[in-house]
Amino acid sequence: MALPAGTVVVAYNAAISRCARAGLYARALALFREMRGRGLRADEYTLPPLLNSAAQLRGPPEAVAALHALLLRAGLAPHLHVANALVDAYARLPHAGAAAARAVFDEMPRRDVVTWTSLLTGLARAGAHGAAVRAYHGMVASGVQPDEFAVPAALSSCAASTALDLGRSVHAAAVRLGLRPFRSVENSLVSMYAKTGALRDARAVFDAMPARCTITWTALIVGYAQNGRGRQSLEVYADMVRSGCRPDYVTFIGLLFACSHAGLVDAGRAHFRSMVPVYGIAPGPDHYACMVDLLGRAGRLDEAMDLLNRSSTELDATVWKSLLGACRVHQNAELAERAAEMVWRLDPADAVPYVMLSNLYSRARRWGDVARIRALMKARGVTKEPGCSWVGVNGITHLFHVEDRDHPRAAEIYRKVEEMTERIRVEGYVPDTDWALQDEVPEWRQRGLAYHSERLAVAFGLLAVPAA
DNA sequence: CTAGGGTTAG
Repeated sequence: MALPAGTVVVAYNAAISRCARAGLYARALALFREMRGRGLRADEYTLPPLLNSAAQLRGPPEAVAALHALLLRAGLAPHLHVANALVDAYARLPHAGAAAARAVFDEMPRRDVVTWTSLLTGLARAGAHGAAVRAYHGMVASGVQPDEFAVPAALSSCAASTALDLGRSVHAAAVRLGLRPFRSVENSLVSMYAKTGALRDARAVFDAMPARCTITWTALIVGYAQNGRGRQSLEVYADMVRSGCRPDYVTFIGLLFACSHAGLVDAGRAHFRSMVPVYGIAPGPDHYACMVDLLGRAGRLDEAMDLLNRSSTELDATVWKSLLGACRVHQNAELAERAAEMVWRLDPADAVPYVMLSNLYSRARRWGDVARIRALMKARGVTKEPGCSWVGVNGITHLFHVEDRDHPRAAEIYRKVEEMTERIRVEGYVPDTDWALQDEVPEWRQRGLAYHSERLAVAFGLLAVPAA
């Protein structure tokens, strides 16, 4: 006796959904292939977990595009759940993902809070935090009410772009909408205030919370650390443990980062060593990178190398870049070359090792090596996009590159930089020209530092913001 | 049986 096809489809849908939820993405997609092999058609319940699996599998982007084509053929696009899952799936793909998500989003006749949140997080993932905040406002303008998912997503982008004023307005809206009691909203407020430097506000939200979770404590620990208050981070961590809240993988990243910035080598070592025996958390590459940074700043390169040699996890490029940074500071060319080699093995297109090595050799006045590294970089076709700095004044972001004269007030800005440079010179500042990149003529080197993008941004900030 | 979020150094 054969079961009705509809019953079998429901059974497949349930199985695919369970696999997707459990993170068994390949299994979910395999079930779909099996389903089609039996001549069964996917419906509006099949597609969302499938799209999710295809996106999270980190496989070829064509997998999502293929499902997109399939759902169009099957006439499933009008289902809001399906279209939302499609926007989210595209938004999770690296590179052109956010643009593809936007294209699907633009075509949708009806959008709800999930659609908008999917677009918003996709933009945030692509680093387009300004566009993400604009998407939040677009949602509000179109009459869709933000909820306890949309508000944290928006606040996260406010935090990432250090847009404190925008963050405050989202905070006010969240209160109006009655979303304050949600833990997710409170957590994102703590993080947003801490990241934008409003530590008192972060603490006020934190203190007013009736209950806190690991994310709450972690947000505050990271917040203090990022504002140069490493010791306060450690105090918060102690309170966290006392309160009975268990730290997780992310908490330890924040904690070790705090130790690193505060130069608390012993505390950092002790916390790192407590991870496995006390909390059963195996240190990942992220923790090793923090430890290398911590030990490297203290000049303990051998100990850092030792730690890496004894590590049991797979180390990634960030770990070796941390070591490279420490080698640059402490002028250890031999170890730096080995670390650079490791980075290249993991990511041949990464420009960081070239810049680091070039800096290191130029400080050591080893011009031959500087030239060799530069030539190597050129031969391998690796390019480094120039760094930039920005400053927000009255809601407008002013962006600067090295020796940038594009700004309408460039003349004034340069005069301000001269004035600043003169004032710090009087205070005893000596420019460290050895750090500048080396394919420039020596007399340019000092200028590259003098009109560094950060100096231009600071100078403009001083000009544009009236003294308090 | 279906879709989105909040904590992650350099």
